[in-house]
Amino acid sequence: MLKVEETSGWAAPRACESCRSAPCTVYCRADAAALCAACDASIHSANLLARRHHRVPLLPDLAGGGLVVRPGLSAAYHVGVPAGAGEKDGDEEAAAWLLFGAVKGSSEGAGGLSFGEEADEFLDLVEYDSSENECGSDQQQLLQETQQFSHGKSEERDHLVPNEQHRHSLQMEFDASNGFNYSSSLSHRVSLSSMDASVVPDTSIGAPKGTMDLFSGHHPLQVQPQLNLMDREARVLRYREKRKTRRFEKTIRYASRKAYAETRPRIKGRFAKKSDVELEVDQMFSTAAVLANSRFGVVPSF
DNA sequence: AACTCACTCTCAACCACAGCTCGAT
DNA sequence: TTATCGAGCTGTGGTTGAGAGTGAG
Repeated sequence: MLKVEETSGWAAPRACESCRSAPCTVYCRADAAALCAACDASIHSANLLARRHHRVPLLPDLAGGGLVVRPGLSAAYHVGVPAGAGEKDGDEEAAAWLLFGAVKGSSEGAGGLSFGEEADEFLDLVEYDSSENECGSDQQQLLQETQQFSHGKSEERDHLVPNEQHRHSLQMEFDASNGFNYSSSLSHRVSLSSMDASVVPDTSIGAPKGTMDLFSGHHPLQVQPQLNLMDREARVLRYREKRKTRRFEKTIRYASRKAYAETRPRIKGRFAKKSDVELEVDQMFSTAAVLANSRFGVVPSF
């Protein structure tokens, strides 16, 4: 099994350095502060620059009893990291997904989460949120946030970006496996979905992609562990392959057309007929001539 | 709180034409 | 069956304007 977590020497404070109450879950290098999830979302959603802050997920230090930075994940966790910035990140991200299943399986004796194609699509499209999921793979953090929800602090989540509902969907399943009832989880999901400016009915109908499996009536624990693990590995491999070939820049299929377009005459950005360009040039020269003539007078020509 | 105004930002549309595709002959 | 022709379609980039978003008054 892949080993993705190592402890580092730096130890973060246990309480959020902003609100001083909630347990911190991330460390922001730009702010040089350890923050809880709510403060992280609140502070770093303030503006574009804040959104770019480099944040590193914090893990519980089992040896020291505090929190430690999870090394190697900072780049993947960084908001706005360019696509393909490093394969290492993708490997760790994918490994975290695998680990998530393993953790889940080890704790429950089952195959873990039942993510389907929707999750794969989600992974491919939303890089930051996949990193969030990576962060959410930490069981301790799930417990922490589960405790927050159980204490009625869900309104603090209003600062979160909409796609975080995927992350909380994981937590909801985790809640369910720990004996929490579904009704409370459902109500929480509704409040999160409302951030998409649309109210989701209080049923499984209309659940967003990535959360569908949780409410489709098939309990995830019913899936065979071995099959689920292999399926997950296959999906992660497929995801990594797609990530390698993913291209965000514009692809030029015909270089000759590009070269011709670049040399083609334009009028206000639009392609122009050569005759039009000649006409335009003639008008420019004639206008200039008129101006010159008006300034210096008309010299009769014989 | 609701509204207006000014300003900034984002993105689709526009244009001509070489080259490609495909059906007709 | 193969070759040729022509109509129609595709793709290319810089600029612009419409619309959305935001903050101040």
